[in-house]
Amino acid sequence: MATRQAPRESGDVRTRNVEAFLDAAERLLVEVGYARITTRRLATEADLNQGLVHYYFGSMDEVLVQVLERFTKRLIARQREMYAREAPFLEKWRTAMGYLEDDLRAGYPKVWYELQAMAWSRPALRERIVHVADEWRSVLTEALSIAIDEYGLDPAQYRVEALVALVMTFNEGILLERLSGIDGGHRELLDWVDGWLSSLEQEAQR
Amino acid sequence: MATRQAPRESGDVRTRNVEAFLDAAERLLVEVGYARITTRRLATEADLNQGLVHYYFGSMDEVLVQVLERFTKRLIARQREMYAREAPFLEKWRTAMGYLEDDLRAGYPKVWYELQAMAWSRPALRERIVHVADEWRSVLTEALSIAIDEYGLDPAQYRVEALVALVMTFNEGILLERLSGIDGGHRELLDWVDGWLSSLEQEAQR
DNA sequence: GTCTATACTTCGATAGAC
DNA sequence: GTCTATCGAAGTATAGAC
Repeated sequence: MATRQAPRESGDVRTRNVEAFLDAAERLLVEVGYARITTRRLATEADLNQGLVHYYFGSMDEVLVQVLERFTKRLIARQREMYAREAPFLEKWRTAMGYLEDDLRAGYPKVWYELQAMAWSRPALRERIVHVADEWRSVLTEALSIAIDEYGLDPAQYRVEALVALVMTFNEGILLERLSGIDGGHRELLDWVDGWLSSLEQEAQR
Repeated sequence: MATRQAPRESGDVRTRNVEAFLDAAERLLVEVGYARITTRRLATEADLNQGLVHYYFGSMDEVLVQVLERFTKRLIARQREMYAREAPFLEKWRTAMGYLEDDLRAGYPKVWYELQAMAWSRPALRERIVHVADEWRSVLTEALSIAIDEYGLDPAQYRVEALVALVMTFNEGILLERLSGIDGGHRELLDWVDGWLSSLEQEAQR
C-alpha cells in the first residue's frame, strides 16, 4: 500500500478548514445576509484562500447548503436535549425562553431566518426546512402531551396539535419581530404565558 | 412660460412605467427572491428597457425601497379598513383569516417576507418595517380593546398589549411556516381560536 | 493540498445616439 | 424621453505553478 503524505493530519486540516469556512459563513449571515456572501468575502472572513472554497465545496451554493445542514442538526439536537429532561413543563418553558434571549445575543435567529429566506426560493433547501419543522414538532408534541397530562387539562379542549402549532408559530413570530427590531408587547405576552403556566402548575400540585 | 412636449401624457407614461416596474419587482420577489432581482431581469419582466430603471429610480436599491413603500402603504390601508368596520370581532377575525388564504394564493406573504428579509441587513429599510408594525399594532390595539369590552373579558387578566402581541406574532409565524411549506396543526389551531371566539360571542349575547 | 493568476460571466451604471 | 452600446467592478470558477 502506497504511503500518503500525513493522511491523518491532512484530513484534520481539511476538517478544520471546512469548519472554519462554515463558521465564517454563519458570521456573514448575521453580518451581511445570505445575498451578500461571496466566495471572496467568505475566504477573507475565514482567513483562508479563496481557491479553497471551490476545492472543498465545489460551489458557493454548496457552502450554504452545508451551513444549513450543520446549523439545523445542532438546532434539533438542542431541542431534543432540552425537552427530554426530567422536569416540569414550566421549567422547560422557562429554559426555552431563556435560550431565546441568549440566542438573540448570539445571532442564531438571524442565521436561522437567513437560511429560511434562502430556502423560500430554492426547493432543495425547503425540504430540509420542512424536515426540521417536523422534528421540532414531534419533540414539542411529546413535551406538550406530557404537560397536558401533568396539568390535568382536558385533551379534547386543549388539542395537542393546536398547542404545538401555537407554540411553534408564536416562537417563529416573536423571533421574526425581534429581528426587525420590534418588541412591542413581547414582555407582557411572555409574562402572561408564564403566569398561566404557573397557575396551572400550582393547581396541579394541590 | 415655455411649452413642454406633452407634459401630461409624458407624466402619465412615466407613472405607468414606474408602476409597471414596481409590479414586475413584486412578481420577481415571489418568483426568485430579492437577492436575484437584477436591473436586466426587472426590465425583461416589465417589458421595458433596462436603461429606464436607472432613469426612473437611479439605482436598483431605490426600486426595492419604493416597492417596500408602496406595498406596506397598501398593507396598512387594508388593515385599517378591515378593522374599522362596524362588526363583531369574530367577523373581523374570520375576514382576516379568509384574507390569509387568499393572500397566500396571491403571493403577498412572500413579497412581505422578502421585503423583511431585505431589511434585516439594511437599517434604512428596517425603520419602515418597524413603522408598519407600529401602525399594525395600533389598529389591533383598538380592535382588541373593543373586543375585550364586547366579550366582557377581564382587562386585568387579558391585557391588550399581550393579546396584540399574540395575534401579531401568531400571524407572522403562521405565514412564515406556510412560506416554507409547513402547515402542520394550523387547521386545528385556527379552528380552536375560532371556537373560542364563537363561545365568547355566544356568552356575550346572553 | 494550497495558492496565484486569470478566464469568463454578469452585474450596476452611464454616455451618447436617436 | 427612450434606447443601444459599453465601461468598470465584482462575481464564480478554474488552470496551473508550487
